[in-house]
Amino acid sequence: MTVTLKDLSKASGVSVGTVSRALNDKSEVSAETAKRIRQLAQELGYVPNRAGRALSAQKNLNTVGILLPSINGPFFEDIKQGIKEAENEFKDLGLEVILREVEGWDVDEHLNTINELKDHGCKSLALCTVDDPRIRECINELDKINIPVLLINNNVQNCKNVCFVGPDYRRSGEIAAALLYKSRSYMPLKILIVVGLKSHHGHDARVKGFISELERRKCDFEVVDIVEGMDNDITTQQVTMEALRNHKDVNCIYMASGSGVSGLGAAIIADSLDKFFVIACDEIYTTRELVKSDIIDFVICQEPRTQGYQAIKLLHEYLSKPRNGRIDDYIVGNIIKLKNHFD
Amino acid sequence: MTVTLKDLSKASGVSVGTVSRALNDKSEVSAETAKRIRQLAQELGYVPNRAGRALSAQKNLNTVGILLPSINGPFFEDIKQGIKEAENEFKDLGLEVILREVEGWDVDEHLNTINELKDHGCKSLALCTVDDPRIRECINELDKINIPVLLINNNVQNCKNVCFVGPDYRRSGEIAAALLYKSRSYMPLKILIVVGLKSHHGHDARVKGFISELERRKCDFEVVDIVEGMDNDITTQQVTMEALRNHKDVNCIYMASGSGVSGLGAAIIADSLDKFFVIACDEIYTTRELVKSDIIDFVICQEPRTQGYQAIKLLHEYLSKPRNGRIDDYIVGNIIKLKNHFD
DNA sequence: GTGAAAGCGCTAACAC
DNA sequence: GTGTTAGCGCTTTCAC
Repeated sequence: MTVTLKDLSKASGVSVGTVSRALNDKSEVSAETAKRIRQLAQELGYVPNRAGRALSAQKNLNTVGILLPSINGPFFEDIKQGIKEAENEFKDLGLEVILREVEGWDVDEHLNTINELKDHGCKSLALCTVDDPRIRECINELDKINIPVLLINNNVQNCKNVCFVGPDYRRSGEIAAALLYKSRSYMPLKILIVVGLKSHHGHDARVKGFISELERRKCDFEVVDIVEGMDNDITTQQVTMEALRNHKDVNCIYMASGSGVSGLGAAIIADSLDKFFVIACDEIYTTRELVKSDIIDFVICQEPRTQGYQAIKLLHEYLSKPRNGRIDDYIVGNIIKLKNHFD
Repeated sequence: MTVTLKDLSKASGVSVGTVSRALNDKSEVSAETAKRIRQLAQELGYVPNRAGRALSAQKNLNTVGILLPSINGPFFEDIKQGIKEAENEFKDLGLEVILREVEGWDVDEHLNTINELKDHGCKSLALCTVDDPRIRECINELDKINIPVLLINNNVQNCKNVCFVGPDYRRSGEIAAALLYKSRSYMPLKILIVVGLKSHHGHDARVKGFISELERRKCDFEVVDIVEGMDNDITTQQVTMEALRNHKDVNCIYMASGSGVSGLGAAIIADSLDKFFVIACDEIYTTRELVKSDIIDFVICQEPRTQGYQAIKLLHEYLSKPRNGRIDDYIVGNIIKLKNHFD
């Protein structure tokens, strides 16, 4: 049968209490017994029993705090859905979830919110935030005081987060290019690229992947323009319409941002319905409608529900087993969808 | 806080033992107290605590038996992987998994194996089996003696299974057609369809969906032939080569079966490398290699790992809560993959 | 620094 | 038919 604390206790000659303390590296255990017991646990293949642990320590909830810039961002709905599912699934195993939503990517507001979550007693954090030096520093501080930080959807380079859960943006761009290549290989491509913000890591990676893949495949293509829609519908519509006026030969549009797609749709409708081959990113309601109406040919999605669910699940597991250090990133798939996926 | 058995006990005036028995509809409780308590539980929103239950009843394992026709079927590797993951995840919550593998779809062998699993004491069953009257009857018998049966990957019509976990085959075919439409809308399509067995439900549904979608989109297409590869590489290669000899104008091949793809690849290589637009189904090693070598343009996959994982998870949950009757089917996605997904 | 014991929610065995 | 109780694996007081 499976080996329990009691077994370890018998085998080592100390009490279960001490074994438990040793394994959860409480400081109140002598260094050598602790080491001895940990070794023994290793040898006998001890695996903590979640049920026992949850039952026992349920006064001491495993609280994970979440920061999402989700206000007025429909994309985050599915992520929130996934979070809710995980919360439901693990609440009788001692999980508690605290969600803080903000609007946009202001560094100060993010820092404040993170501190709020910390002060609220969260044992771990899942953050969707900005790649900024002050944020990086903040995450490293949290690591120092043993609060594991998981980054979700948007990575922060070179910091001590416990892992990243999100998409491979560059590959998303490559796949868009491959799709284009398969679909229109017999005509020269005149491509308009629309991004949210050129400075946005993810959008930038998508564009890079997109262009490099077209080159790798030796496509006959030209990117006639790259315009910024500022992640909102109005600007996106304006810049797209202008670009289409200036470049009458565009036959293909790649939208590298999930926000502003509705504006893009409006611009296309205003210009011409059948002229463009259109690839967009991220499945939100309005995007789905544009696919259904054949305005957009393909959407490349990134499993947002899974991102929310896995972020919570991973942190819960992380705190449930006595371990530490980094764990593997969870990279979601680039899911190609077309009209028939939505009917 | 969450409401426990003790709360129900206090609120109803009977002991926790009786409450527990009432909720798990043991027969040794008077019908009226049982009803009263169940009502109360409903009102107070009682949700059983998995940790408590698992801990208590761990002498009484929740055994799920699985039948897979997986011998010599590489497709099932990922399903088995998913099963293993779920087993690992839920074993400390009282789950035990017994896997029986057979080769092929012989009804008698399947029936025997199912009986073995039953006699072995399985509390629930997950079956990948045939849509056959005797199987149907067998499942209905199991339902009568309160062994919930979940069907995985391949459905059986009109029987009392608790749910189905698998793909929407028809939609898979529609998506293949849509992909084709997007990619080659400017030339008349001369299509060769290769199936495993025309009698196979899933393959048949794929072909029907494929053709109906091409019609719906008013494609300029002709299905020049539908051939049977018998789900093996050698036959598939032979019939494909013959079909290509007989129909020199074929410019597109739809492979509606996941087995025999390697034979299809061989036939294509023998004929001509760049002439065909090829769509296949199901991601197994050899198929992946053919995509990487640009022999196959797209594969439409069906999340086998998720099927295995969810089948076990659903049955485990089903037995963990005191409920019964059907639950929702779990339909996996039709995931379009191309070369760049595998690099 | 360590042992002993209570108690988390639940089920099953044993009384009555 | 129902009440009582032991015990599942674990953490955490409280003694010492």
